[in-house]
Amino acid sequence: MSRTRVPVTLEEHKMALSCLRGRIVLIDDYPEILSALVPLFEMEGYYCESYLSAESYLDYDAERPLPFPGPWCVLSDVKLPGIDGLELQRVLIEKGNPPLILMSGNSGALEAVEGLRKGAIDFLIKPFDADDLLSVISDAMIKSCQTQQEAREVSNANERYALLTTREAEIIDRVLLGKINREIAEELDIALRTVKLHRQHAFEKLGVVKVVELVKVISLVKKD
Amino acid sequence: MSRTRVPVTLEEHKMALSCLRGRIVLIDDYPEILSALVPLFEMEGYYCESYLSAESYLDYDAERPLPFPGPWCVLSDVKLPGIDGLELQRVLIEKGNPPLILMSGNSGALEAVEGLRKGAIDFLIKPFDADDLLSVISDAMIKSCQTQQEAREVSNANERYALLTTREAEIIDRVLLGKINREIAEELDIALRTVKLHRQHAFEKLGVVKVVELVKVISLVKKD
DNA sequence: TAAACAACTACCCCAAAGGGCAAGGCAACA
DNA sequence: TGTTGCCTTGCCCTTTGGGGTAGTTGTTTA
Repeated sequence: MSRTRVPVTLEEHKMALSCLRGRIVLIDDYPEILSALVPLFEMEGYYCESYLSAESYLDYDAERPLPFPGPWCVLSDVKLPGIDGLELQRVLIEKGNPPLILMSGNSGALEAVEGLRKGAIDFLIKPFDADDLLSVISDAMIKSCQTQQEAREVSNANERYALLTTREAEIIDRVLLGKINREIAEELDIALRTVKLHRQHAFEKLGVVKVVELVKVISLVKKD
Repeated sequence: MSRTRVPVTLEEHKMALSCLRGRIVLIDDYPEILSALVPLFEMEGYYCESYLSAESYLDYDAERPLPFPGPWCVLSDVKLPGIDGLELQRVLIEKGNPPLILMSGNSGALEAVEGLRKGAIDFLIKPFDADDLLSVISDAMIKSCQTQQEAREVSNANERYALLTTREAEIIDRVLLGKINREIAEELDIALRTVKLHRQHAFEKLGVVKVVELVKVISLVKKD
């Protein structure tokens, strides 16, 4: 094993650390809000991007090569010129559904209900407390981590499952129903040895050794 | 098997049918609301109780012998004299957390946010459409059925799990980690035969035959 | 004090799982 | 036409699971 030491600037190092803590996409059409919140978030160790409109964020996001790899969330005002917070929510749900925190100046109950019903983490009503905000952000980051972790596991399981041939899938489906090899052989009208072989291949492809592990992997596949 | 035919009145039969469709506990301090909604719900085949205050419902509920066995939900106004909708929500969460739908005349964004954050199914803003209301009610009943079904399964699994002796639980824990009997025997420094015996007893008590079934039962126990 | 229960063990049995080795049939593809 | 992948099988072997019978020890309870 060789460790290569890549030279980095202090700036790059700081940014890497911030990304580790989490990235906040902040959208508000009031410049004062941005200039008040960005330093707050950066002080807390987050990496924060700010936008004056949902469009400017979405445009920037569209031309980006890869999705952000660490925990992140979007904090957006509901009332925005052009695409508003609720429309933004619809777009975000399409593309990965990152944790979204909505905020609003005037108490718009209808917007709040719609936003929360569609899965927003929270709906903050201005003016709000900085500590409350940070606490909500923290929750969002935790949720983001969990979601990403789970997404990785699910896609891993799906990739492995996709490697199975039709016959192999047929056989492990029956294994999961608690059937024993002999029963499966009779059901499919094939030799016991054949069942064992498919089962063995399927286990190898799925990267499992025991039935318990099999159940866990397949439970990830069969639930999206 | 003998079927006994119990004589019932037409009224009782109708009520039984309504209970099957679902029970709605309606709370609003405006009598006009109650007299408008109760017939609507009954027309739809629900069994509907109405109250002018949260207290009167909670009092009535306290002296009742058994919780309602079928699907049900609570539909309550937020602004009530005495105990308001949000306080009622706190109480309900304590006692079984049935599906709760909140409604409000004035657009109180703060209440809406708090209610939804604490798990209310929906927050309706008056005036609302009858069809919307019925659709939400229907969702709530579905959720109630699912919750009750799951609660039954979980409590069943817990009862069975509670029957296990310490040793038996130790052994099935290790079985769930994918360990084989020989490994478990070495770990606990007991004879292989003893492991088999405990395993056998545990399987009998849990009502399972295969490892796959074991995983399902225990997943219900280990997640509350 | 006897009974019930939990935990433990040895000896012995059979069924099932797991897998190595060798090999045939069939379809797609280069 | 040869290669490759998938599905198939038989023979034979070891390990593991599951369990019957019979017995010991210690603790709790009626």
